[in-house]
Amino acid sequence: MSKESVSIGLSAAIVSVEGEHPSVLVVAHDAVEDALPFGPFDPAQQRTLESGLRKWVGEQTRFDLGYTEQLYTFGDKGRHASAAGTRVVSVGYLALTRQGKEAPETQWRGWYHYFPWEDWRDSKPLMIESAILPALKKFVKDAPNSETAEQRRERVNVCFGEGWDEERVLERYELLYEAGLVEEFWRDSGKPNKGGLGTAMLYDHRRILATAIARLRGKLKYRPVVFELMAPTFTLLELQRAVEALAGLRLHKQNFRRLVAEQGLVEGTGKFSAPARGRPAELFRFRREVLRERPAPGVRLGVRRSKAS
Amino acid sequence: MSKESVSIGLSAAIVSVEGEHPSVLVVAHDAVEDALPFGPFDPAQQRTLESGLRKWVGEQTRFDLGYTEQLYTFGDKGRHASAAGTRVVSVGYLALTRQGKEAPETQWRGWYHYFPWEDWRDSKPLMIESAILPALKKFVKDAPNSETAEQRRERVNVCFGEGWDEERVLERYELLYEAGLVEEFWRDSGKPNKGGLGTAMLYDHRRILATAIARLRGKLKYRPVVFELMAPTFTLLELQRAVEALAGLRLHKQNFRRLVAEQGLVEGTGKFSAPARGRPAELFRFRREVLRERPAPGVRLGVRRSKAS
DNA sequence: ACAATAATACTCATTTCGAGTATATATGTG
DNA sequence: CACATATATACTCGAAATGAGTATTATTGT
Repeated sequence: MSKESVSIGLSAAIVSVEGEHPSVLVVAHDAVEDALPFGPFDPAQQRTLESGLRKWVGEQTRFDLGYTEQLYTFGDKGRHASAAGTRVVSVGYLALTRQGKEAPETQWRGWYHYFPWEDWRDSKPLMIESAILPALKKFVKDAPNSETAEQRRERVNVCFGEGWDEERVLERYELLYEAGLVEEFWRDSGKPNKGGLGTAMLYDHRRILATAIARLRGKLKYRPVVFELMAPTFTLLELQRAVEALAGLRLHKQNFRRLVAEQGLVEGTGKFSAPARGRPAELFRFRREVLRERPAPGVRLGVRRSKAS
Repeated sequence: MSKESVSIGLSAAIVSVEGEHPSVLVVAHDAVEDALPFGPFDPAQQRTLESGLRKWVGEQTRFDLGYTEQLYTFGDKGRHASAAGTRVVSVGYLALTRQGKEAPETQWRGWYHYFPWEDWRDSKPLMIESAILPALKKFVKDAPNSETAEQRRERVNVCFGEGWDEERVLERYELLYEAGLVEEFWRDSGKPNKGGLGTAMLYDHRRILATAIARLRGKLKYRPVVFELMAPTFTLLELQRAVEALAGLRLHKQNFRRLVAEQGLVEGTGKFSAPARGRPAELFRFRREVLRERPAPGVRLGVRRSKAS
């Protein structure tokens, strides 16, 4: 049928949180750009895609992946390898772990290096008003016709306008890409140009990472995934800081505890932390049982629980 | 590296709702089993996976896909083709449309043919108590050791126990598969055996459909996707019936309207339906604008909206 | 003793949700 | 035409969830 052949690339966004810093594991495949651990899928050796991923993520990073989740399969021409001949379709994964025991050629890097506009914990990032919005305004203005201009205006508004939706990480990255505000855009179109927003990554790895962050921010709200990133015991503030780090938002302390407590997500250990200052906080542990308990967390569609209508 | 080569298969679960019946478009690739429209990805011709899908779903079914969404990429050995030589990795898509203009070799079939245990609109399907649970009890009992028995017990409980979570469609199908209660399991293991639960499909197509239903049922709750399936104007009851058909649950009528109205999802047209009996209902249309308005629908994590903590 | 800091408890108004009742507008029947 | 039946739509009400605080308690450092 075609001369071009396909190969499948597996990439993993391996995420951890240390204190207030969400990080992703990057490897030095290439001296120039940061890369996610990745490699080809070998159908002869591997029964499933995930086992393929685990196997050589293990080799490359010495990591034993715990929680993993498939994110998305990207196959756009020109956004992966510029290597001629075979087309790479890349399947991205999200993995959650705790730090420790990684290989020497790997490195944890804060994910907001790649997405500085996504961290709203202290305040709305200044670059949005100073750099992003003016450039996007230009992008709208440069539209070839008024219809695309209108579409662009809408996208800009959804992504960076009133009402920050912390989950739209991928949408925002894609908009910045198309508007030529990230380095990858210029690299992919063959006109390298340093100095886009945030730190660039190899191939489409920043896109995969954006997908990972978006998915994780969404999932946080309805599945107890944060605990994969926590130590066996932790204080409620540590838990809150981890969630805040991931969501890129500040939470209301008292209400956060209420929520966590009411949902039965944690149980006290009776032990206490020894903080530098202030009252010691109780150490909690995750109640693994909840995974079996709560059926549907938020149903939001007026479901009826009785008989007649 | 390996002798086996990979090819990428694209499959689409094309969904529509007619009245109270959610359906999926099946084609007669094979006289024996129902199949989703599918075919190989041609990297030489196609720039993106989705354009590949659109192109020849168009050829095969004469359909112009509207809303589409990538679901998942399956690569398990033995669950796609038994054809030797090349390994097929299949990328599944969900597409939403309205009926009309499909090709002659295709057919709309109610999706509950494939998943009869998923329709709880009238009552809890009897087969759960009469057939599924007894068989799963046996599956638990037949576990090789007490640890897997415990894991199986938990899975059975999450999938079919107290508290029906209508989104766990895939989890339930996979459990039934592993327990040998669906025909595909026996076919894939080389011991064909008619008479599993529900209607079987070609390859892993029932798994893809399960993923599609699960995704759609989830998305329903936080994105206005139902409207892709509705006529340009509709009554609120028609809308409710469509949602119920997809979710496999009954909703509370008055609260459903309140929700829809409050969220500004629809606007009245001033026209009215002419029903056989009863008071005529106003015809509504979807307010496309909401796509740009509401930022994050359900945040559920105690987000702070003021200044200090 | 007391300032500073953090943990934890408790309050309160508002909104959302589930479940109903009440009323309005059709049709068909005697 | 009165009225049974069917549906649409409006409104009520209590319970729970949510957002935003204030109050109190337990520490350390001075």
